[in-house]
Amino acid sequence: MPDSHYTDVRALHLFEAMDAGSFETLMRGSYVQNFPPQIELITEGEPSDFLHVVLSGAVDLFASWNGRETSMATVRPISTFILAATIKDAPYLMSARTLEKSRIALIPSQDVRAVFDTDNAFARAMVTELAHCYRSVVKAQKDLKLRSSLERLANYLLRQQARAGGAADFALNFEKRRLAAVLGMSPENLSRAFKGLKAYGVQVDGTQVTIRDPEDLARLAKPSPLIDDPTL
Amino acid sequence: MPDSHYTDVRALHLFEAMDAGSFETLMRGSYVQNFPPQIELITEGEPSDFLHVVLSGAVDLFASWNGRETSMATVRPISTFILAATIKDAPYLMSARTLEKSRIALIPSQDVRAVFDTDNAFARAMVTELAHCYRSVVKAQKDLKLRSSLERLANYLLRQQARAGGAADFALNFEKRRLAAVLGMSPENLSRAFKGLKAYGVQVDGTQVTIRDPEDLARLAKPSPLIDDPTL
DNA sequence: TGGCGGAGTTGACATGAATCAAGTTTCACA
DNA sequence: TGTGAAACTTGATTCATGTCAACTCCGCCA
Repeated sequence: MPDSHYTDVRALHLFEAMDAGSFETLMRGSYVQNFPPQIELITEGEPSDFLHVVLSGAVDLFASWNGRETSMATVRPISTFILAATIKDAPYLMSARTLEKSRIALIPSQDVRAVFDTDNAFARAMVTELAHCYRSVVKAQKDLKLRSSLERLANYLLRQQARAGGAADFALNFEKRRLAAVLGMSPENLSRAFKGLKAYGVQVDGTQVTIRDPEDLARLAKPSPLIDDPTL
Repeated sequence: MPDSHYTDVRALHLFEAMDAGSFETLMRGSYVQNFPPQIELITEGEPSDFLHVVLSGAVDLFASWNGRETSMATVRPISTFILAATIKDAPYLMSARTLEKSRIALIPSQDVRAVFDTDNAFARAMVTELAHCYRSVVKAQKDLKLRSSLERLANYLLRQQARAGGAADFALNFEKRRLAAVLGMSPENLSRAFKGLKAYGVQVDGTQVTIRDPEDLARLAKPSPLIDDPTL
């Protein structure tokens, strides 16, 4: 990994408090790579050789069984994934693929485990990171199990709007079939869901979305910080 | 907490490597309590005052939104729950209730955070525990999203059989309506699912289950270690 | 011992969402 | 600027599950 990337990675919460020597050890064996969209980065069941860090772009974590497949979570910068598998030295439970063009740091798992054993600050940062991952999955599961597809879309749009700075109109950052997968529904159903949201003042033109009356949409969406607040 | 409980708690992986003084600090403020079935221990949204440890019995983690409720995971001895909320000092994302008569240790969250800051062995143990919790939720989510209710029941029975030592017949440890909630289906549907499993050699008499031909049942259930192995 | 009540079952029906099969629009590229 | 492929939409149908209501079974105890 060229030195220019060191500072980017070092800025991540997971790495910022750790000892300089430990950090150097991790970086020596690691590298950063750019991936195009739709590349499968890891496959469930395989041993966890690398800790992955999404520096930019987005990664979809998904799982398969008996010929079926489902999206589990979306990882956005800047965070790690498969940290749990790495630290337990256990096989991946999920597969991962890039949703967009993404820049990803790969750090050998054995180095991570070695540094974890010696660097206390790193061990502590890892707790915070794992707790965050855990809570993200829980929130995603609540979104999925408690809401209908229409409600999931409504809340997704409100979250996107907030992320985009609160403007009445903003762009979807996925193509629609991808968004459907992320929201756990078929593309056909997403189409119908968008149509259903017209009644709540949502206009869609390609990837451009306009929310006429956020209050109205929120009455349907009923957003809850315990599901929708990414900082919690 | 009477001294007699100290050894039980100390035996847990999370607490076994930590400094004796730190352990003493945690135990001083904590207590063990027996709860009858169906008691709500914590409610989502509340601040995380205590780290809970299930010593015996079983606890259901569930979540609600907009009048709906869903079971998220079942916690069995010996493990903790809401560790992530405790360490982040963030509100609970899930509620918890006892499924059976349960013995639960309650450790003040602020003590846990204080000891976490000073005891390196404890911080490391916490990483393992959190990684385990994370992977448990992921497995539960896979079970739920990828399998039909019939398949979930079939796999549940095979897991129970393994837990009971592999004998052809064993007892369900829940009453059926409770089992239905755990498996994420209505009691009516569970009834139908059991009937559907007759064709695969499953006999049910009250809470007593007999699996005539595990091979046959496994052909339907298609158990996968990446979902069903509790040690992974 | 009769009858009350709760768990469990069963059948009829409603609903949400996936699937299938056409269409239609969009857009890159010749 | 035309054309083909891919993305998207739409309608019809199917499937899994939940819901509602009736009914059985069984134990308990007045």
